[in-house]
Parts: sequence; C-alpha cells; structure tokens
Amino acid sequence: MAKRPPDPANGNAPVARQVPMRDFSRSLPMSLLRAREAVMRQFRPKLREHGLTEQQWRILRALAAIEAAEVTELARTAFLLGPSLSRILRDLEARNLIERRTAKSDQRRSMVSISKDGVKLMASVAPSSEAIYAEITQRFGARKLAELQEMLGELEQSLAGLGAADGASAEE
Amino acid sequence: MAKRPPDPANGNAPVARQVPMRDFSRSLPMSLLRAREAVMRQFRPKLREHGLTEQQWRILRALAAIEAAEVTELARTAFLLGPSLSRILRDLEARNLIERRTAKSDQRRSMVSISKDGVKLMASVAPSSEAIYAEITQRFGARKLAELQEMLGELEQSLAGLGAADGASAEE
DNA sequence: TCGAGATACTTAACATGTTAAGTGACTGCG
DNA sequence: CGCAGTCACTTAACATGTTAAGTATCTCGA
Repeated sequence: MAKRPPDPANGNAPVARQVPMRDFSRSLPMSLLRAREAVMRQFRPKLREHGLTEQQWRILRALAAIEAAEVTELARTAFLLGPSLSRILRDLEARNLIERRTAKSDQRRSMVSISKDGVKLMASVAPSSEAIYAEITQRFGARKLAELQEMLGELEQSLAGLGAADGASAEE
Repeated sequence: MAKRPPDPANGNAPVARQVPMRDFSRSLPMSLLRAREAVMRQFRPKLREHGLTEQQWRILRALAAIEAAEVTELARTAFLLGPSLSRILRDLEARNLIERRTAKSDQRRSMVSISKDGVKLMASVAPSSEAIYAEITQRFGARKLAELQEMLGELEQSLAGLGAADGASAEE
C-alpha cells in the first residue's frame, strides 16, 4: 500500500542520479546512526578519561543495578553479542572491576558481579555522565526526548520478529 | 526434537540496589542503538548474500549518485571515519567494484568512482533493499517514519557544536 | 545409564570503530 | 627559492561487531 510517501521537497540534489534509489543520506539507518553518533560524541571523551569504552561502561552500569547476572543475561541487558561480552569481561576481570564465579547448580553458567573497585569507578564517572545527559536533555527538550524514545521503542516493536528465526518457520 | 520449554521468565534475581542513575535500558544511546539494530537486522542477510557489509553498501550507494568523489568527501557522505574508509576502498578496489585515480591538480587527492561491476552489483541488490525498506515503512507507518527522521535530525542539530572536537566552537 | 542433542559460554577469523602516528604532496611566508 | 606548517590520505594498534566453530556441561529419552 503505502499510499503516498510525502514527497521530500528535495532541496538541492545537485548531481545527476543514474540509479533509482532513495537519497542515501535520508535513509533510516543513516539517520539513526548519525543521531547516535551525535549523542555518543558527548560521552566518549569523559569515559576515555577514566579508561573506559562505551561498551565497558554499559556493562558496569548494568551490573551496578543487580547483585549478579549470568553472562547471557548480561549480554541481553547491555545489548552486546556473546563474543564481544566474553572479551570485555576477560578484560574487566583482569582490571579487577568485576568478579566471576561459576554457578553451583550449573557448572556451565558464570555469575558476574561488579567489584568494589568497579563501584568506586562508577561513582567517579556517574556525575559527569549524568551532567552530560542533563545537558543533552535540556538542549533537545525533555518532552521531545521522551517522544523520541517512545517512537524508537515503537519502531523496535514493529520490527520485532521479522528478521531472525524466532519461533518455528523456515531457516533459509 | 527435544522440546525444551526454556525458562526465559526464570524466577531470576530481581535484586535491586539503590544506585543514583537512570535506568540504564532507557538511556538515549541505548534506545538509538536498539532501534538501529532492529532496522539493520532486516538488511544484513540480504547484503551478505551478495558479499557486502553494511559499510561497503553505504559506499557503493554514495558513489552511485555521483560521478566521482574525493576520499574525504566520501567519508563525510557515507559517515565513515578515514581509516575505515581507507581499508574498505582498498578491498572494493581489489574486487573491481570501484576505481581510483589521483587528481591531476593535487597529487594528494584520490578520486573514487564506482565501476561497471559495481553498478551491476548495485542493480542486483537495490530491488531487495528497496523492498525491505518498503516493508519497514509499511509496518511502522510512513507518516511516523517521517516524523521520526525529523526528530532525529533535530537531535543532531541541537548537539552540533557541543563535542569538544576541533573547530573553534561557535558557528561559522 | 548412556549417548545424541541442547545449552552456556569461549575462540577464531574477519571487518569496522577509534585514536594516534606516519607519509608524501601542497602552501604560505620569509 | 627554501622550508616549516598544513593537508589528504594511509598505517598502526587496540577494541568491538558479526558469524562460525569449538569446548565443556547438562538434559532427556530409549
């Protein structure tokens, strides 16, 4: 269906096109990528000062809110793939920011928790992080920010169960 | 076989600790990341069938719309960092999907353009890509999609010139 | 109880993100 | 001219994204 997508008033488009595709810079993936980059650009320098990457920070934050978590659960929470998480946990453990112990009931599972040093590091970064977030919120507008996140959640929902074999159906 | 009623809703350990931070999963960066991943998950398998990564596809699309571009210009258009682009161009050139020649007026500059093979490859992928995009548009709603992209653009704008990147601040 | 299959990670291999340093080519100023 | 500074990339080094294999453990049913 798609009755009629609003015609973008194509302001410039100075160059001739030979391929029938939407203007590349207006694609949804690009919009999302640029927006996210604009946001993360604000946080990265501060995290870097503390020797943390964005992903490492995500893991610490996720762990700070709970007693302990299995690796798979943590991967879901921090939105990281297993292999990435595996590497990062190895590193964080070596830096004594987290602790691990195998679950007694199932030797395959590893319970991960934040260490005292990890908590300390979080405490030293959180204020700056919150300040940056507050600045972003103020600039963009709290209401619009909430609206945006609502829409992002809806987008995620409307695409849930499209690409990945989730239930039954065919594989390929 | 082995039907296995997994336990996703496992009793788990909802132990919460009082930490003075927003709920991690509701942060703007995470919302943007998840939304983008939900979208890209739809495209990646098809691109992979054609031996292309998301970034390689971005470059080909960017090049298809113009005659030729300098590397720096291409990096801006495809939203890639110089080093990434450098590596990808090396690969794409080896696969004869693009062509390069140094500018006559300035030996430092390299002019990049898509090759015949590149155009052919694009033609073979574009239909599926557009179909997927249409499906996403339909599911989420064309109007909402336009709204979302508008907001993403505004977010980007409101953060422009905040990051301590170079540039003497202010505007231009 | 035993073994095929499932599960929970971990490794491997390759591609990109990210920052810093390197290389060759231009530019401006003396 | 000459050469220090800049520019346009490219390399390097390390971290993560992504898919495929590998390893150890656990589960279930014949």
